[in-house]
Amino acid sequence: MGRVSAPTSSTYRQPDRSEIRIETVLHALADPVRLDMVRQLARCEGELACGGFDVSVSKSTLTHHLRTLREAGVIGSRPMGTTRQNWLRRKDLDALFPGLLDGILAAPR
Amino acid sequence: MGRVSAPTSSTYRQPDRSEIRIETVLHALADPVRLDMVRQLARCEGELACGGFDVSVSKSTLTHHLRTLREAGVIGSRPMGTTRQNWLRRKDLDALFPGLLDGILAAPR
DNA sequence: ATCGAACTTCGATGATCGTCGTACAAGGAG
DNA sequence: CTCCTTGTACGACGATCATCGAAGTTCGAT
Repeated sequence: MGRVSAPTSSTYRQPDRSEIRIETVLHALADPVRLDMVRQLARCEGELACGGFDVSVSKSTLTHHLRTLREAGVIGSRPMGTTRQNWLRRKDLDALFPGLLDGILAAPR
Repeated sequence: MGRVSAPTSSTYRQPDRSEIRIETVLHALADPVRLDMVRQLARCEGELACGGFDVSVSKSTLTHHLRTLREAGVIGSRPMGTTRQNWLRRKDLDALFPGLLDGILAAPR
């Protein structure tokens, strides 16, 4: 039957640079779990699979946080086999809000 | 009865620099109304009375937003006669999270 | 074709949040 | 002292949020 199947396409929604809004980014970063995830992405300097994050929440909650970050434009992600790779959109964030990400990552603890 | 009446002292609670937490600051700045208020404070380069903000919410909501910003450590405030003066704690924020405030204020629109 | 691993989707739940109107307190002016 | 102005405290209400478990999907391997 006509299942064209863009594979769960709603999940892939990622804003392009011009659509990223500062309020949404700040809201995404204001959660302790998500901020920690962003720090882990910044530290690893590359991509991280969903299962590669060290967090203390359930898997479904992890998915929720990843979507929040992705839809805010903080991270990008692409499926890779049965896993999904995530990365920090540092270039876009630095271009839009120069200093913001570094300022946040420089925060004590 | 023993109403000592430190003048609504709970309202004056302001964290000192070492108590300011990045998650709280980000949460405070993530609201459109509050972010706009911070922009107004940054633009005026000085102090602003509560009534001096150009916002589209009721007075009690304004009070609520000012308290959120104050308790997060984003602004300081002191009573002055019947009014209350508010200012951006730029020095503290720049020291703790260098670049964050400028990055946010540089955000398009 | 079957299995397991890796994520996502779908309610549901309890907590926090933004908003308001009303009532109250404090200070200045008459 | 009596007003008027400025701002705060107190519920209350609807919306959003973080969290979870159970069920479903997708893909690679056997």
